[in-house]
Amino acid sequence: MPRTSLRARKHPRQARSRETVEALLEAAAQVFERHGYAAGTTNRIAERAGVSIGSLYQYFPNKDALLLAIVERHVAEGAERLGPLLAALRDERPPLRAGLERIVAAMVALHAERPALHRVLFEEAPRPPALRRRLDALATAATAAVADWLRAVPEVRVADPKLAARLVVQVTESVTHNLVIHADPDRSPDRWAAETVALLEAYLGSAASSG
Amino acid sequence: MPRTSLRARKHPRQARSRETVEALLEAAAQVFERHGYAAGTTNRIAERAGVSIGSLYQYFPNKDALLLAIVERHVAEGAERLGPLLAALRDERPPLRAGLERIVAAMVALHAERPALHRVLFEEAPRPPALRRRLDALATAATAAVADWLRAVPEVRVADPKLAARLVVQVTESVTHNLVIHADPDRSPDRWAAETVALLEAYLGSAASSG
DNA sequence: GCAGAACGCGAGTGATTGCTCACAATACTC
DNA sequence: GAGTATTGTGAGCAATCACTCGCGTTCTGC
Repeated sequence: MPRTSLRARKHPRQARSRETVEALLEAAAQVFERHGYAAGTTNRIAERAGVSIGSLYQYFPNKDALLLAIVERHVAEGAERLGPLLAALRDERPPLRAGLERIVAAMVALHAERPALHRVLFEEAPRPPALRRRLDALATAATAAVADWLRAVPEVRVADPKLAARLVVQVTESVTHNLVIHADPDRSPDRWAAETVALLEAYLGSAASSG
Repeated sequence: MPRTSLRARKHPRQARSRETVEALLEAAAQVFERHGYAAGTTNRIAERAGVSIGSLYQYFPNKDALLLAIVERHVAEGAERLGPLLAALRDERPPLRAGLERIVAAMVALHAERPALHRVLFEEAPRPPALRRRLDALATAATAAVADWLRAVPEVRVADPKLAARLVVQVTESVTHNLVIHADPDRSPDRWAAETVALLEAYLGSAASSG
């Protein structure tokens, strides 16, 4: 651990350096994707970006900063993708099955983007507290939106919408996560998605929830 | 990556060396638990075990072998714990809710054992192919047992018991995993377990499964 | 066209890591 | 208690990694 903290080092002003930073971010994503976090060395990243190692350290104070930048971008993209869905749940109040289908589809799309990178980012790499807060906020927002929607849909009969919403988010997240990362050779992703919708629909439509 | 492969180096014959190996395994578990895989250095492990670094390398050819030994032991313990459950499902054919409660309880117990170690082993550390096969075999056995049970329980009305079994295993696994590792401050583990049972019960008891 | 800022370079540094090896201590065999 | 196999030791090696620094190149404003 040669360095303790710090966020950004130098701000790219010219177009040239903005391209360098861009190349570094993409290279870092690719290298982490291919080699994992620990084996994704800064020298390798610089090399892959076609940039000197010195230039890397002009814009990122250390390896973790590079990781953080990638995750932040990844999460921002996720939030951007999820935004319309959450808005639709709030404004359109779609019926149960239709809403679930959209949630699951959005989650699958989210995970299918760059599965290997996603795995490294969310399973293997260290997560600084700042990042943790960022992710928690996103998850909380999603859960709240789903809970509101559940409360407004008449078919839903669970006793505790907030808990149910957490379960919905959690289950879709982990099922699609595993679906994408350890693909099932026997059954198509669509089949899995459909069954997940069926599972959630059965649960939410039942009154079995222990109060 | 200073070494390529190899499994075991020397077999402990005297009681003395068996104790050394034991100490090394426990020390490795503790160190990986506390520092993660990458920062869990072999020197630190040897030190914690109260053993020279040379002795470590007499019984384990490299760092990964040490990891593998730990995981294998962890998985074996898991299989041992899961065995009675699977046998009970096969022989007693408990009714839906009772069976689900036992499955979820077993899974929670399995994860609660050493959560930090579990996380490092299953999320962070590299997984050699041999290990992957071992885990797949365990999951397959569990899924098959659950599927057989589902077929025999009259309340279950899903169209595809094997797919349903996979979902059951998958959902209980991931929910309990997250439950133990990222604990929910608002709700008790029991509450989560109960709700998971409710979710699975609603799903399995419904005919909503898309054929 | 020039001064200064921004940018880019990459050999090199210090620290750390996985791991070896020459040797010493202990346990069994007779 | 001699002889041998087993076990234990730890200084140190070779490799690697994150990161620095001195210097050359390109851009911008005037």
